[in-house]
Amino acid sequence: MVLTSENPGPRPESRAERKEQTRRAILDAALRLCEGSSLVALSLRQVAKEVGIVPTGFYRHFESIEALGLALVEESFVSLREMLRDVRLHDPAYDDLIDSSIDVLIAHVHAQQAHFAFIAREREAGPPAVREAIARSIELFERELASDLQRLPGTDAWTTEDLRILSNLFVTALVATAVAVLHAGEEPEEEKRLVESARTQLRMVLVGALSWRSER
Amino acid sequence: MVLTSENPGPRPESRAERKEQTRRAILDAALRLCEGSSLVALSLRQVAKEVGIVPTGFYRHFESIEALGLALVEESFVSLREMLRDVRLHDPAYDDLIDSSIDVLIAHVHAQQAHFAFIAREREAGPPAVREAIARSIELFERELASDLQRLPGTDAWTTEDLRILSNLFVTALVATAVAVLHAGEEPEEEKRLVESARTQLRMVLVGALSWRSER
DNA sequence: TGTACATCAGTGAACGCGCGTTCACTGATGTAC
DNA sequence: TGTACATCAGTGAACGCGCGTTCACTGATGTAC
Repeated sequence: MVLTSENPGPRPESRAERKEQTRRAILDAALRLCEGSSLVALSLRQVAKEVGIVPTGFYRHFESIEALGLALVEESFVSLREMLRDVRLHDPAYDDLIDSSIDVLIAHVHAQQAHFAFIAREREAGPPAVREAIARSIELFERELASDLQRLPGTDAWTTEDLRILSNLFVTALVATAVAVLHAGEEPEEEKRLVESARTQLRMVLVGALSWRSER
Repeated sequence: MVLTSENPGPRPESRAERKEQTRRAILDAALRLCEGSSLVALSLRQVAKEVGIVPTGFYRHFESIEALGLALVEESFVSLREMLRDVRLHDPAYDDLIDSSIDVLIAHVHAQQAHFAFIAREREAGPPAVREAIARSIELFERELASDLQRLPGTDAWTTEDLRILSNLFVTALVATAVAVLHAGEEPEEEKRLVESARTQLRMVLVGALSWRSER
């Protein structure tokens, strides 16, 4: 964002647009820099240096690293909610509900690597306010999934609590898979193994949930 | 560990014993101080101050905070393996295998709060060497559980891979429960809800795994 | 048992460095007339 | 359209502070004789 006399550039954008670009650059730099450690170990000066502004320039955009973290939680869950919408759009035949859900998950993990890694890390290690924001958002996400599960054949008579319990298990298993895929990095055969494993696990859960519940 | 002329004390211990006490105090101080953030945000000086030694004294016991972290991983998994042994000792009738496993888990979570929280946090947010050590230990733990699962009636014909997949799902669900119990803190009715939820989830999984596998 | 020497857990001064935050500033962009 | 003024993203110096690490040290404990 720095423009010197040697680099005047055309700069057709408005002041507001350029401010937004810097803000975006700060968010991206923070995501990049705290991979491999955590937000709690990230300094304002590191971020400013990465973006190419002077440390005090940071304050024009965020009050603190923690506030920046809350913004990252916000946008991470926007992208997760888009994922849930994509799953619904597929509206698959009952049989390949699981397959298509996992496909959507994997595609999103690849497209939003940094966001997934950020949430997985900071939900346990982030500053308190960030942890709380993530906990709230995950709970919301589980509730949303629970109401989707209600539309499955066989769950009609379930209590809200049972739907929440099943939804929680799905989310737990899918988050674990997403994290494992992230760690697998550029190893396609390892990723294939993980996807196959997730498929098996979700089938076990679904079969078990439907038959176990109907026995009661 | 500091003894001044005002506090000479009896000190019947040997030099080696007192060194071990200081080492223990450093490990405990580190566990305490990095709750609420992470090892990557913990400084050697904070630890030394908490223990009551001068910063340079730290080096008599550990080469770095990372080395301290590896020692904490080590002892955390010793206590986890004890937990697995306790589950086996119960050697319960098939019916309450799940109940007794969850009871043992909850008891261990309460007894080893700091260790559980440490592992949950640092597996994603710790220094690279610490993350790798945790990943290896969890894999080992899953393998151990898989070989226990093999003794269940109904899993005789399973492949090693299927046992690993089931074991992985159990561990994932149990870790999630342990973390949730930690976050519940001193709210007994919330904890009860979590335990009930874990019970339901494990039953779903077990029922599903057995019937799903037999269909193939 | 007594003495002389070795070991080593913990000390304390010192270093250069990156940190968050303050403050007064600059100069391009935006706006009112 | 041109001018005078307001806004505000980014600057740069300065501050006191906690950081990891070095080094030479102290003095109680341990050991060899």
